[in-house]
Amino acid sequence: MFTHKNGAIPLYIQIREFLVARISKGEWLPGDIIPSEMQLAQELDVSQGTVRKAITELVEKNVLTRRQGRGTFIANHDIRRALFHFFHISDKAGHKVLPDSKALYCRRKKATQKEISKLQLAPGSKVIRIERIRFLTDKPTILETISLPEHFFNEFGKVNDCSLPNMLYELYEQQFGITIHSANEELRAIAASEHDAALLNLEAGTPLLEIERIALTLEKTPVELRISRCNTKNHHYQNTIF
Amino acid sequence: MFTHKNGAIPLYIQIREFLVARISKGEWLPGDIIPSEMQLAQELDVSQGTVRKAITELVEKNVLTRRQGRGTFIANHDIRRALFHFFHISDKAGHKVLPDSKALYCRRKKATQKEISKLQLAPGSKVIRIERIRFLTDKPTILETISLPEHFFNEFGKVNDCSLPNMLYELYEQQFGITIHSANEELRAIAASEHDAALLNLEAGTPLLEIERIALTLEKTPVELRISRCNTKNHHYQNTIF
DNA sequence: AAGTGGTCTAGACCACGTA
DNA sequence: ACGTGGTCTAGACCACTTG
Repeated sequence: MFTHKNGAIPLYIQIREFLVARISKGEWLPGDIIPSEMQLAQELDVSQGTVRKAITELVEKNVLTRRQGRGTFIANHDIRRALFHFFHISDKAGHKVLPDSKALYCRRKKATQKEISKLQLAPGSKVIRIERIRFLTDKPTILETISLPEHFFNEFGKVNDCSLPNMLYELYEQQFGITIHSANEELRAIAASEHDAALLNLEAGTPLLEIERIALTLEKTPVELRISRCNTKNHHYQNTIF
Repeated sequence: MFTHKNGAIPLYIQIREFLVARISKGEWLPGDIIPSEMQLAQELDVSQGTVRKAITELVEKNVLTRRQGRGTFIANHDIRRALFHFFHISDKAGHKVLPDSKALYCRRKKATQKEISKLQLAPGSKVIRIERIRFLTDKPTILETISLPEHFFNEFGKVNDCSLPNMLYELYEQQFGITIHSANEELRAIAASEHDAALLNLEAGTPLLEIERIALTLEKTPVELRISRCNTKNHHYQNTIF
């Protein structure tokens, strides 16, 4: 099945990409178990150690999860992962608190220039646009504008249905088969608009932390644009550099 | 030398920590070559594969660097690493530009409460406090206040010597034997003070991005507190989530 | 040519979870 | 008891760098 010719791509990378392809294709869904290392080794006619190295890299990228004695599984977006990897707002003690959310708006709209460029859409495409407010310890702290390409999220947002779950990435995964694997964020300081100020209970012009996130699938396809404006009086964005 | 008893700490972790201890002790300096995998395996009476696994983890943590055909080296803070790992400001095109720096102030001072707590100092300790302004494409964009514990940086800042290099982490490494391996950052939006505004050529009250960084050694000892205030009109803080 | 890291194999034993 | 992942070994060959 696979061979390692001199100077060619290493076997374990070929196998890693083979597994990625099968995952992307949807052959296994989040939470599913994949064949054991021995089974894969026999199937692909390589040694168990080589399969192991391929899997190790996917575990490090949070694509797979190993459980000793049980097997290897497709990673899924549980609350822990969402909070640890994709939510960076902490309180003054450095603790992350799960926010409450209230959706204000959820409609299909024609994509703006910015949405088209950031989400790599065709001109004239539509997006599902959501606006919501997030509460930290019951205080309105974050305002989010979320844009989703229509063609990835069919049957969603056709009516102004504001009954959205708190953790959207779980919804994307379970309802639409879209798993967010990575994201690029750009942070800036901006002044609160009248609209922002009213919703966050502030004076217009107050400095807010703006986070512009583009969320990507395993294949690096952009599937969500999320712009968050945060009141950082009692909270901050936490980042660790290794 | 090392053994792997049932249920005990894995050999490769013992070896990894053994190497970390030798590095922390200063036995090898940044840029130095360490013994080959075979030599270490013989010295420690384990197989080469086990040494390899220990080294691999330190390479992933940017403690060591492997060069095929040459050997394994203690990582050092070249410009590339400083820019890729420890400098997160990009321009609108997403490119990182090396900033120019001009120091305004460099003195020994009694540590403030904040410095004492963030740098884990004894009450009454002194710090070397540096203020500098950084230019991106010749425009004043970032204001930095840097605090260094006196006892780690002897013979530094006794006079108001503002002739500092642009990349401070290289200086810490080469002059004081201190290597920064990781950092924690907290980001907030603040309003520019009169002082900030004058230096950055802005109106007072303009929103600025404040980055409060605590830089740590390999042993996680805090050795630098750096507060940066950035004008994010033409730049942003870039973060990638995996 | 000799030595280094990089890949790959085959096989051993252990720890863990399930049946 | 069995299968899974986790650790460890011993040895092979390759690619790259240096003398």
